[in-house]
Amino acid sequence: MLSKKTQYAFHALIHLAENADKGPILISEIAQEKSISIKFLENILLELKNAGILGSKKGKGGGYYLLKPPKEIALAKIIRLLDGAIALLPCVSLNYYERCENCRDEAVCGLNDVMGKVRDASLKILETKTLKDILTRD
Amino acid sequence: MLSKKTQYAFHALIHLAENADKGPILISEIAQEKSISIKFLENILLELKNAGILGSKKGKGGGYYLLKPPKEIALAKIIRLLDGAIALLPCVSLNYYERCENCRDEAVCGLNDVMGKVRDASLKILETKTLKDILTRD
DNA sequence: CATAAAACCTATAAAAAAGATAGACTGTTT
DNA sequence: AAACAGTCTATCTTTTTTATAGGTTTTATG
Repeated sequence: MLSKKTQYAFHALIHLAENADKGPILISEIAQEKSISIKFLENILLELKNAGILGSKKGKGGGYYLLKPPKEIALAKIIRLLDGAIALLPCVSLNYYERCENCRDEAVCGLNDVMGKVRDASLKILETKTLKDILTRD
Repeated sequence: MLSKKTQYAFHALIHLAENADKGPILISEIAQEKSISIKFLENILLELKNAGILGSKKGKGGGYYLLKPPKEIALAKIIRLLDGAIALLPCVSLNYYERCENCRDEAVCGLNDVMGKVRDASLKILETKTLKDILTRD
């Protein structure tokens, strides 16, 4: 299950994408629109900014905005940034790999094999689907 | 990411399947073999028993054993039992559905749509692959 | 230039979940 | 009767998640 943090990030990004024509958007506007605690959202947007996904402007008329078109922002990137690994086991994670503690030999562990397939199936979607694909359908 | 509980359960089930010919297996044997805290493992095996996956026998010569052949125990069942939802969002979970708090209308939410596809892709594997498929490869 | 607006930053707190342990109880075998 | 091994319930510790607080910096504008 994705954390609230990641879920909020998606909703915030959706709002930013759908209002990209209006210039920088206030944190407070997003918070209200999506029912998210404003202070919590602040941290999330900051992380997205530090990761190069969002830009911001301070002072009056300021706010946050997307640095790239929605179709260039893969969902996997957001999940990894805020939640970490997408794989179900550390020993099959591409980006957050950790050795398995409970099996003697990964090369021969059947769990490793199946969970790798699950990871691939999920990534096939999460790395090709982008912010553009999760915008509100008409 | 799967919890330790679920990971331990898989390793315990693997051990039980691979030693099914030896009659009931002691908790302590599994714990030692797989480097799992014995008391923690105790709780896990009990849950598996209460779910009808394992049988047990008390007293001397007792222990745990599989109630069904490994190929009839789907991985999804174990995950759901110990970890809950397999889906990435509550609003696309088949077994643990909860309404989405942050979107106005699920029918129109694009996130819902994509995460449903991820769920389907994962389930396609996790509901067809069984304990038999994760046994140690030769 | 003063003021207000709005993001930035760091720290902390509260709540929930995960992971682990303790000890007495029940049923079985010999 | 004694030893064995699972059963049950409760609690505890640690970690992670979620959320809040409050001061700092930057920018626009009158």
